[in-house]
Amino acid sequence: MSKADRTKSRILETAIELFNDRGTKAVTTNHIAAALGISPGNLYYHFRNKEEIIRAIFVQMHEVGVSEYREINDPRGPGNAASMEETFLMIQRFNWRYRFFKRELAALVQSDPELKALFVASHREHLAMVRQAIDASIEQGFFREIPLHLRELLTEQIWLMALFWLNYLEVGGEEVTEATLARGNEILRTMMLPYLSESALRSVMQGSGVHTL
Amino acid sequence: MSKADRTKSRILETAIELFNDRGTKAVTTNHIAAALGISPGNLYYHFRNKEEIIRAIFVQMHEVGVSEYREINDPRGPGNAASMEETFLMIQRFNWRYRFFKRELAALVQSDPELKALFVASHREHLAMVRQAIDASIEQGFFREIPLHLRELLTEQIWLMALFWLNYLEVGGEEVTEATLARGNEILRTMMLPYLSESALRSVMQGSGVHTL
DNA sequence: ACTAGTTTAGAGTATACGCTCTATTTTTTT
DNA sequence: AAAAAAATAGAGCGTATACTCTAAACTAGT
Repeated sequence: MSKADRTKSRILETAIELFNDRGTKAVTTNHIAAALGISPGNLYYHFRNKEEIIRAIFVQMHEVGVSEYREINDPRGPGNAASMEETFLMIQRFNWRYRFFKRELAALVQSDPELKALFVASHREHLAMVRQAIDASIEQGFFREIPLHLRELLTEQIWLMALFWLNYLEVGGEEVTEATLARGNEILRTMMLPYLSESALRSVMQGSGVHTL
Repeated sequence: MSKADRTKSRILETAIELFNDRGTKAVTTNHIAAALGISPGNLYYHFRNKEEIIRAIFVQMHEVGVSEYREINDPRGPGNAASMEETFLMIQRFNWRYRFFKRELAALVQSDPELKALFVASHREHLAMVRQAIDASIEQGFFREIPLHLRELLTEQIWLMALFWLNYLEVGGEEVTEATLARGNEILRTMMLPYLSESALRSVMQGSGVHTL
């Protein structure tokens, strides 16, 4: 790792913290430089402007996210309750670490077309992952058979939930804690419950506190 | 309506348009004044700053929203599929008219505690409305009996969906059209489907293109 | 050790932002 | 019609912002 790379990642790290605390609007490049103890000139040597920093943070988030997803779902493969919930919690961890990003998501992609393109691509990938997880679940007899159209709706339902749960908590005046994250997980289970197969229903029942219909 | 009130509402109207187009960050009080053809001094005579304008817009949105909700649900009462979907569409209309607000929601409430208090109160009211609609649906035999805890989860599931659907479309690179709004509606139906009573299932089946489980 | 390339410092600049202040016009009250 | 109050104009000001530029320091290859 070269010196430049080290400085670059220190800038990103500091920027993430400041953005999370105060929002991208309130944080200027000069603030980031000052918080890091480097000069504005130095910062501008590495990043042409604030937008570029934000884009770099997004790319980082996406890359790490995809690789963590693979780690969780590769060994056992997707398509069981455990890996789905683990994935959901992983996403929430990301949403927390990069919370400024989801918080300002719509505004950010509006004002930066380049970022928008990046995000839309990632968004589609995520949808594909959910879709794949559902299909695998059906194949493994964890879910029942579901008509294609309904499967599509379920995919979006689940992804929207994963994408905005933290946001929902924040704007509703709730803190992000173990408990509130668990509630999100519960809602996710509730969404999937109607689609569980007979056998899955039986095995899930005796485990966690899922409520029956 | 006094002259001041007229000017005030013209300011709000112009602000909404500009905010929707360019985002609150890019729009300054001077821009609003210029777009309206009044002086900055005049604008500041009516509103102390941009935050106050945003708060006023929110209050307007909330008040009109509540009264429209009453109009839809008062005559027949909540608790049937038609009024629920009509309410959902109404909310989406609001989300569109004030789209800058939902777009920047989390960031706005973060940087303005006063606005946050207003929003949280409204948020709770909305949740209560959904809760009430569900209870009424059960009472009228449209929904089956549902345990309290599950009812709570369903409430949040529905409200989160209504709150963020437009946002979801926007960040996903989809335009807001009749078709995409209808898709949101479909997802809403999918969420409620598992909870319909036998009789409701029968009557719903033959109507719209709802997919059976 | 020399040198070319890379990285950093920090002063500096043009611009725009949010906002104020006073003077003037318009409206309302008596 | 005169006086008081409300509404508006517009110049202007302090500050912060995003960003640049040059010179200095450091690093790496030979």
